Amino acid sequence: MTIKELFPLVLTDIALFTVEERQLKVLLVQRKDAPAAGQWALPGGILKPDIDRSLEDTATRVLRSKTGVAVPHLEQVATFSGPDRDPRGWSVSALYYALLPRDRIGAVTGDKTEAIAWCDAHKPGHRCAFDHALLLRTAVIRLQDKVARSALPLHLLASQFTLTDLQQACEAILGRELDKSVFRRRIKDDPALIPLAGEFLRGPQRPAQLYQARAGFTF
Amino acid sequence: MTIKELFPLVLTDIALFTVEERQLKVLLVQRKDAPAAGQWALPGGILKPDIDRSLEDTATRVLRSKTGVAVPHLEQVATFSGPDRDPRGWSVSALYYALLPRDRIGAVTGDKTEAIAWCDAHKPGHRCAFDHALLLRTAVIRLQDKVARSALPLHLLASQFTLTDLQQACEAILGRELDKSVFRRRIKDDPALIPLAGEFLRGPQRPAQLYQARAGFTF
DNA sequence: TCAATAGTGTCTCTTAGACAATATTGA
DNA sequence: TCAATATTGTCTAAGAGACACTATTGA
Repeated sequence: MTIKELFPLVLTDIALFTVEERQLKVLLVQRKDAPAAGQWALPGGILKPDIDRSLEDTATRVLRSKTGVAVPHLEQVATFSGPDRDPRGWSVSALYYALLPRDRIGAVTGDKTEAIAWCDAHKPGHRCAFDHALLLRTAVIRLQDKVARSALPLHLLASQFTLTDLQQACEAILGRELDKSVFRRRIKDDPALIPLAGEFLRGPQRPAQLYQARAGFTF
Repeated sequence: MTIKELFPLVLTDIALFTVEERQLKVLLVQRKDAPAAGQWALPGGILKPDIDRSLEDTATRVLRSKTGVAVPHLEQVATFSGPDRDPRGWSVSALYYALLPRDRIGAVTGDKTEAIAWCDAHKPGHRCAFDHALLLRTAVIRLQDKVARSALPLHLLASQFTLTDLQQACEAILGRELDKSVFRRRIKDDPALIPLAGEFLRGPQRPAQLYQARAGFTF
């Protein structure tokens, strides 16, 4: 038996989410190399046992090399496996999702060889290579589940934000509108929300209180 | 570099749960071979790409070989990884949990070379090898989470069961008592529960209606 | 002033929790 | 009859949803 038949390929793929224009976006990369060259896929890469201390390390490293950014939140979703999902052979792929603050979208550069695109996470315009459409759906559902359970996706927001920003992020994730009153009632005693005394977002309407996430907040 | 340094070990471990004496139990095996020979651990084994069509297949195969039984429910929990968690080297371990109906506990035999034991899942008496104590805690939490969200662990019960059986299974999983009235109110319209007309469990008290799980029920 | 958005209040309905009451068996 | 467990009912409190109302700015 060849090495290929004895050892599976061990990969990590990442669904990198952000919120822009009230939409949940996910980063897709256009693959430069085989397999699936030219096709769009979630950013991903092969585990390097000599470098990585865990699969999460792999995800962090891959994300840094493909996007140039570090993310404030990274979480395992599930692991996909099988002989046919990658043309190179039997593969195991640990899927993670990551949250990118909206004010760092501009820092995402790509690695200069692969094109990148922010797509609607609920309905990406591109056909995904491999089984990445399934991976993306799974990641979205996991994220939705967490937000539906009252977790606050503060990592998606800029360092200062209004409650309306937060509500719109939740709406973008869940794909439906939320009632303002109900939303505020639910979060009003959350210790992760620190109102910034005297800091307001001004505009042609009543000023909105600015908040920041409590230090050490974890999604 | 050697093959060991280039390719991680890819494993599957399984937390096999059942309910006995109102307690949630998990199956541990006493390892016969190195590494950790003589120590107790969750049943697990190495992915065989030439045989398995997925990591779930690996779990099914390992469970069959180590216990002799097939299970009605198997579900992925999370994947653990790192260079130090297994003395053989860099390893990736996909953790699954499985539910065994109480009336099939007797069918679990072990593979004649390794001792097996049903332990309290919340507080197993044995010290676990590798990082399996963490794996077990993670699996228990996942199972609790699902039951707390009103999923009914019917796969743990015999083919016919009373609502009290079901409640006790939930209590064993959650590790706390539930209010009978609240519990029944919550499940009373669940389409998975089929009352068996005229079938009752009799004893020195009012007979209890017997139920069975709807065909095609999934946990 | 008005448009626009921030922020609050109120009513109803559903559900969870605690606990009591009733029902039906074997011994 | 009694002990034991099954099954149902009742009261209360908390929370969700819908929607109306008030507040405060820039233009």
